[in-house]
Amino acid sequence: MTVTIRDVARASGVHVSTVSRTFSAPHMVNAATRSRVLTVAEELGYRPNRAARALTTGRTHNLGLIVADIANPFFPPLIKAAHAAARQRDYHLFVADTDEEPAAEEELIQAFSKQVDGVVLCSPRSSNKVLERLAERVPFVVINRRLRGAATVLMDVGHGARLAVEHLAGLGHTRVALVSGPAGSWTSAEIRTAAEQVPGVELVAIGPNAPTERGGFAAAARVRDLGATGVLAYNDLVAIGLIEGLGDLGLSVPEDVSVVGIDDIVPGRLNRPKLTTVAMPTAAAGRLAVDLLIQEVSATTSLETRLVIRDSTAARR
Amino acid sequence: MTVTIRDVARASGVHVSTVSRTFSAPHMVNAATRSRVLTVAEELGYRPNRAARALTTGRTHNLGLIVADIANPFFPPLIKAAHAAARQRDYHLFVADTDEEPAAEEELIQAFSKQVDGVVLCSPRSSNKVLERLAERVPFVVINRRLRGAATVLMDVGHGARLAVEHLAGLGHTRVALVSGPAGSWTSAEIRTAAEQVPGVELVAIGPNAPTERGGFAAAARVRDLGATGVLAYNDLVAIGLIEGLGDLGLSVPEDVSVVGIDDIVPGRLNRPKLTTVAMPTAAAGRLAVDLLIQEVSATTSLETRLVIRDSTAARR
DNA sequence: AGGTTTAGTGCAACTGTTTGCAGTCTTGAA
DNA sequence: TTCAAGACTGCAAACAGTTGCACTAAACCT
Repeated sequence: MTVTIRDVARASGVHVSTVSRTFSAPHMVNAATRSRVLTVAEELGYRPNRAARALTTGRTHNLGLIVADIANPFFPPLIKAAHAAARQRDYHLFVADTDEEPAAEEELIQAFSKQVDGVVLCSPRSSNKVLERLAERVPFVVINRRLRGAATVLMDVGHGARLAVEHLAGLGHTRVALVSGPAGSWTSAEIRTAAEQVPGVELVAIGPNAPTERGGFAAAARVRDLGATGVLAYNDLVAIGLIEGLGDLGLSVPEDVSVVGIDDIVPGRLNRPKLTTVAMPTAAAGRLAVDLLIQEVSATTSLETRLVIRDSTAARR
Repeated sequence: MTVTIRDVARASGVHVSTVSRTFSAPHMVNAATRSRVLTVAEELGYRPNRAARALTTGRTHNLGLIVADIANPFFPPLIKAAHAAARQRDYHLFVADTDEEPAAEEELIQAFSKQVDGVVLCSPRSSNKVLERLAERVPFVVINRRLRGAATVLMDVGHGARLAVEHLAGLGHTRVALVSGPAGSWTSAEIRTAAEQVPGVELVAIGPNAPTERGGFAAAARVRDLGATGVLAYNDLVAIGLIEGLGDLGLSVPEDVSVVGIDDIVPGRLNRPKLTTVAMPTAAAGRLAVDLLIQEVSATTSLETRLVIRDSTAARR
């Protein structure tokens, strides 16, 4: 049925170990034999069985990637980049979705453990304790969370938030609202402390809010009541919802109020007005995470963010 | 290091085969032994090694999913649903991205072949010949393409297109433009033939166009020149681009022209105006595809589409 | 010429699990 | 009491590769 290393060995008159070596350690076999084996293998349509190989070597050449929600526009670019990086080094990528449930993380990592050489975890919700225990079973790298002992890649939201507020200040907005995210969010705190450091603007925080379009929509009234002319939103979805909410209240963006989002997801680029936003280097993060994993380096990296100025911000009238 | 079936056997005083059976054929082992083995396994943190299991059984409990572009908003909901369906039956999912290159499809399927029990292929671009050859190596199911011999799940775009044009007709639009997709696209042809069957509307096709926002943007001038007051776009991205293009020409949607998209991607739901569109059952397709794969049934299914009426269509003035 | 290195290959054990076959021990029936 | 039938369990051979070790032959030194 399926053609194995033994078939190739028989057909090319050498021992299986030689065939094995022509694939996994070509320099150890004579050039002539090697090419003979190779052509025979080609003819027979032989491909080494990775599972069998994994059994002896202990390396599967597979990686796992766990995110909270595949369908959240924030993740696909990250997944895509991770996949590309993996492919480039001949790794395959399992992708899994926790559906925002912390328990699923543990379950998935456990399930992956024997089947992958490592897993990249995006913004995990599990406790440090759980994660540290899990780290003993599988190597992993975490994205967007500080975790002692594990390789980490962070995106410097703080810096981006600062740039955003400075941008608003530069446009003459002295009273800016911070439409923050869910209570206890690490990112939300990060944004706030950075934003507060910009001189010359009076920052008022609104929240906690759901990190969704609805959350932003609901915050519109408060923004108006506060009389803010500039807004930094927790993320692009919130910003989009907010813009809609403001519209319903008769305020238009950017004429009456300037709003900047965070993330730079596709819908923000397509929306009208096109969203000014802090671009998160999601692709770079995905790529880097798998590179770290494959090379087994345990570093903690902080990726730069940048401000993308589009149509949702303008000078104060 | 890693705890194997032998460790569990030793620790619970039975032979490995008994341990094996308590996991893969529990009814064959005495209840008392079973529970003893189970608790020992639990204590030791044993999890069966799937790769090793695959070696003897020939079933990996892994599935592959190949799409053209993970970051295209059309796919994530499909991937998410496929993943959920797979998890539910204790399968893991490899996700791969061809980056729109047909050659990558073949390469990926080959690479997957020994490692999965089947693969689901979304709108493959490879030739029938290639696909038929590949089908001998791995079972697969195709989404959005007719392929003799392979299990297939289709989404009935034709019906959706028809509903869309009828909707426009009902709003009084008698001259509707069809902003079509790339040359040779199966979907594009499908849409056209269905749309043409609606009585009472004069249909003019514009195209071929790139299936992107830019493609739609570029088509705006022709739509205006043709004097169409209703438009059916190849997909939501095209629709969004078109709306923007029309705006630049001084035409607003839906006041001056009504436009309906196809797909129902997230950005369309968030955009202003919110897009009226033909919803493609991508989640259902993903779920169904993996179910078919796991149950090894070779059927061809056609999923219903429906029209979602939002704010980008209105009665003709 | 004799000894030593080196390149290339074969041998066989090993990876962790499944499974057909055979053996043991009960249990129930005749 | 004897036998057959079950119910469990053990044995050992797969599955498809990898790899340390041993071996042969040729090439290199002195």
